[in-house]
This record gives sequence, structure tokens and C-alpha cells, in this order.
Amino acid sequence: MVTLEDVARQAGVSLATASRVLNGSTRQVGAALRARVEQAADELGYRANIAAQTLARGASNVIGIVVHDLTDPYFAALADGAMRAAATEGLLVMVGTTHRDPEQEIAYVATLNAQRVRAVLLVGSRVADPAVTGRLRDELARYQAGGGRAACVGQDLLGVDTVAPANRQGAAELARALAGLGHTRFAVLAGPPHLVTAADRCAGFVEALEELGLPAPQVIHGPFDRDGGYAAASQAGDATCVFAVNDVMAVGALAAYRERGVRVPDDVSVAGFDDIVTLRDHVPALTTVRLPLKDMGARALELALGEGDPAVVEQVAGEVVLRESVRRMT
Amino acid sequence: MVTLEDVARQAGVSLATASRVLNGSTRQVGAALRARVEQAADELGYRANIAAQTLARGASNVIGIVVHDLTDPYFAALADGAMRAAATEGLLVMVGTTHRDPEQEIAYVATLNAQRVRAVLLVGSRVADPAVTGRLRDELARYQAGGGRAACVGQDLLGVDTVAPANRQGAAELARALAGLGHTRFAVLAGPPHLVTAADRCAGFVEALEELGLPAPQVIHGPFDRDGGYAAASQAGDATCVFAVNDVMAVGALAAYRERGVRVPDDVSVAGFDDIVTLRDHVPALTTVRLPLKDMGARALELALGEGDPAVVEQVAGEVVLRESVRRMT
DNA sequence: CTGTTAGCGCCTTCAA
DNA sequence: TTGAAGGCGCTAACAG
Repeated sequence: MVTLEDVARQAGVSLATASRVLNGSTRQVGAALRARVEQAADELGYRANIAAQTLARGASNVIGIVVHDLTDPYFAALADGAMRAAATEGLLVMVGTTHRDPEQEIAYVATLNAQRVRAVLLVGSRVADPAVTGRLRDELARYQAGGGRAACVGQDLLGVDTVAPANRQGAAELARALAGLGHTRFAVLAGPPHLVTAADRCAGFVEALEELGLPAPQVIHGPFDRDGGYAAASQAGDATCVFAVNDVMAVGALAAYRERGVRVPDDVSVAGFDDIVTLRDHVPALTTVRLPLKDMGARALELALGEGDPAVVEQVAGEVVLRESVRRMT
Repeated sequence: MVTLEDVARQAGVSLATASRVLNGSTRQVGAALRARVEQAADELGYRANIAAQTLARGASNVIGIVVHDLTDPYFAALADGAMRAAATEGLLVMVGTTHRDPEQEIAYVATLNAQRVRAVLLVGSRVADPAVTGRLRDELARYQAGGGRAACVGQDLLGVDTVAPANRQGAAELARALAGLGHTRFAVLAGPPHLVTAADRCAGFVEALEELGLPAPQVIHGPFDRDGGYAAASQAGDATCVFAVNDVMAVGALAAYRERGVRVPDDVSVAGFDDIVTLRDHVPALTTVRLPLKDMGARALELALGEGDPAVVEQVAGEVVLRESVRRMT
């Protein structure tokens, strides 16, 4: 491996001079020496050792992003938004996947702390387990105590800057829109009860129906993914309208109905949440609540990098999008 | 930030001893001292500084993955496979996104080299530009000269271990299957001419038709994404069967037909390539060529980490999956 | 503008 | 088993 010293020697200058021309210093170097150093570096194929730079500078130029599952388009979109923002700041990105294991999430924060990354982004729903949340908070606090910056996309449970989708309000608005179409008998494919995002969306939906004086919906719990939606749909009773707490589940539900010969929206209306781009061409087109996922990811990074000493919590509103998967009741 | 030295002092031992108990050394430390060190580390909230470790050890435990676009499920699946494999090896992952800019790809290899990552995975199609490919090869060679390991998923153009989807063969097999259904007039939504993956799939398809003695298909170039498929479909003439060189494009094509009232498969048959999981619930279900994406990603990491001195090239066969988006001609 | 010289935090011989 | 000390590659004062 070629080192800075090799370059300096080859160029016949001091280590410091070589460092100044090669690695973004504010200080000036004479044109002649500068040229010699650059040529030497080029000839030798020098690449700075970032570990050494990080150690010497006491600051790294990488950030960490922790998501549940990259193959879930929801997380992919969020991560992409954050990564684009990072790129514009000249930051490198380290991505960790937890596969929905909260322990993994804690372990990742510890690892990213060890890496002395500039910021860590926790993307995805918290679970309603005070013990786990407490330990995650501790780990985060330890990281922040060392000067680390953190932000999360999801619920404001960690005491860090947060981009919080307005899940309750979005679901409530959706409920009102659906009720406005004349539906009265609802079912909610609610996902796991301990997942806060799922629970909030479910609760917002249920409360709105209650305020409207409509009967309480049937609530069916299950996994938060495509197969969870598929399975839950099979248990729904005589509802005329089914709300899956995310789009991926809604697509599973649509598949289940299709297989059973239940027509959507003729026999049953179906709605989701998120407005996943990859799913926009689905047939029938999914009614859902749109979230600006990429922006949210980018915003989370901004918050993490920003100064905001008292943790900032930004609500992000969702927008109800009515499409052909729901119909008006006559 | 607490350092190893802080811990050692607090525990009343030497730096070396603290190092040995805290950071996976093979050497033994007496139970009493070990306990004291562990307690001190815990009390102080010590987290090893990995930059320092990397520098001292001369080797890091992170790998780099470079993909074109994380929000494209094709890359997400590949990356996920590689990340799972990395996790089982205790490796951290740095993900870079090029957004299909080859310059970015080269820059990333340089950066990952600077990070002294253990291995880098280049995921995604090469472009047919000798100049760019040459510079990428140079950068890779430089990285490898310093002891770095590399592998790629895509074409064997870089002289490194490669997991190569059998694009030509897969497309040819698909062509034969489609011809077997009685189709004779084809169109290919071929993607960009300079993208090797797209070109190979197109070529394999065209050649197979030729061998079958069928008329040459209409070849329509355009972007490699959903909108590219959408646009290209609008230009297709009187073909009875359209082959989009990837699933995402095929979905775009289906959307275009739907909007124009063209029924699939009644009026036109459509096929894609990849068998993207997220798209399996699409209606009509897409005929395609299945690639074991996750396995391919994992395999690429294995190859990169392995010893194989002469670069290994592994072909991965695709499997034709006939679904309802194509029909038999009477 | 250029060179000298301490460290940055940790690992790892080498002695004890 | 334990400790002392040099060095990993680079940065950033501090001198000149």
C-alpha cells in the first residue's frame, strides 16, 4: 500500500506538504511543489488511508442508516432519500439491516458508535416494548455523549430528532374518506399489535369511525408484510371495506381476494397506506395515504446533521389518494 | 469519548491487558483482571474506536457494495442477499448508489479503497464503453494491488470474480417458449443499447428467433426503467408478443397498454425478465425469466472473500416462468 | 509557503 | 500472564 510518506519522498517534499496538497487542507502550497506532489501521487497510485485520517482528524465522513428490510420498498425509498442527501454532503453511507430484530438495531448503534460515524439514522417503526426501547435509548445516549448525532424516522420515542409520519391523522382521514363513500362495515388488517406504526394507523382509523358514529371495525392482527396481508384478508368477515395498514399488506390482501374470486372493488373495497411507487401500476390501483418517503429520508439526515439542540420532532402529513380499489356504496 | 487507556487506568491494568480482554485477542488474561477490565469498560461505556483498530491492524471489517439504484427491487434483492451473507461473516456494509453514472462507480471504488474495505462488490450491468470500463478496471486493479478483494454481479468485463446471469440463454429460452405458444411477430423493448445486460437479453432473444426461422422482431430502445417500458410500448407496432428486457419495464408496458385499452394477453402478450418478488402480485401475472437474485448477491460476496486467484466466473441460469401475461396463439 | 513534530487510539511484538 | 514501547498513516499546531 502506498502511503503519504512514499508520495512525499518521491516528490521530495515533507509529509506535511504532501498532506496539504492531497487531502483537502485550507492551506496553500506553491504551484511547483503542488504539481510535483500530485504527479508523485498519481504515479504511485496513492489513495489516502481514511482510517488514519479519521483517527487523526477525530471525525469521520460516514453516516449510518439502520433499516428493517431493504427489499421492502418502503425502506428502500426512505434509505434512498437519505443516501442522496448524504451524497450531496460528501458523506459515505453505511447501511445496516435488522430484519425487524430490535436487538440487531441496538447492536448496530453500538457498532456505528464504534465506527465513530458522524450521524446515525434509525429508520422504521419502534416496537412497544419499554425494555428494548430503553436499551436502545441508552445506546443512543452513549453515542451522543461522544458527540454523535442521531435522528429517526418513525415515532418520537428515542428522544432524538424525529421525522414522524402522521399515521393516526392519515388513517383517520382515510377512514373519513371511505365513510364518505358510503361504507359502514369495515375491517382493519392491523399488522402486529406491538409495532407502533401499525398500531397508530389502526387506532387512528378506529377512532375516526367512532367519531363518525359508525360501528367498530373488525381488527385482524398479523405480520406487517405481503403474506400477512394475504392471511389477514382471508379472515375478514362481511366488511365492505378493508383497510390494510400498509400498501404491501394491501397487495397481499388483493391477491387473496383475487384467488378466492372476490372482486375488488365490486365485492369489497381495499385501501392501504404509504403509496409505494413500485406498486403504483398495480391493478386495481390502490387507494392509499401518500407519504413523501424520499423527502422524509433526506429530511431525517438534515435534522441529524443540524444543530437543533432540543430534539426536533417534525410531523409529516399523509395525503389520501382515492383510486380504483375502493368504490362508492349506493 | 472514553478510550482504552481510560479503561485501563480505571481498572488498574496496562493498556495491553485491557486491549486483550476487550478486543478479541487470542491471548489469555487472568480471570480477576479480566473481570476488572470488563467492569471498568462497562462503567465507562467504552466503545472501541474502529478507525484506530483498522489502522493498527491494517485491515477493516467492512465491505462495500456499489449498486445503481436501491429503489429498484432488482438491486435491492441483490444487495440484500449480499448483506445477509456479510452479516453472517460479521462484516459491516457500506452501500453506494451510482444512479447509473459510471463515473460515480469509479469514484466509489476509489473511496472504498481509501476506506481499505475488505472487499467490494460491483452490482449491476456494465456499460459498453471501453474507456469507462478501462478506468474502472484500473481503479479496481489499484485496489486489488493493495490487497483488496473484489467481485461483481453482471458481466465478466472487469477481470474479477463474477456472478454472471445467463442473460442471452435466458432470453433465448424465453423466445423459444413464446414461439412455442404460436407467436411469430415479436417486439423487444430493449432498453439502452450501451447497457450490456439489456443488450445481451435483446441479442439472445433475437438470435433464438432467427434460429427458429421467425421474422426479426421490432427492437425499440429506451430507458431501462418503468417509464422506459411505458414509452417503448407505445411505439410497438403490430407484434402479438412483446418482450421487455426487465420486469420493471414490462410493468410500465402493461400500464401503457391498460391506458390505451389494449388487453393483455388477449390483444398482446407481454413478458419480462428477473421475476422481481415485489411484482409477483401484478395483474396480469408476468411471464418472465426468474433469477435467484438474493443467492447471486450472497454468492458474489463469497467469491470476493474467497481465495480463487484466477478470477472465477459463475454463470447463473434463469428459469422461464410462464404466467398469464402471455397467451397461446390459436 | 514549507518543514518538524507531536499525537489520534489501538495492536502487537518483545521482555519480564 | 502481564507490562512497556514502537508503530499503523495521517493531521495539525508550531516553527522557520
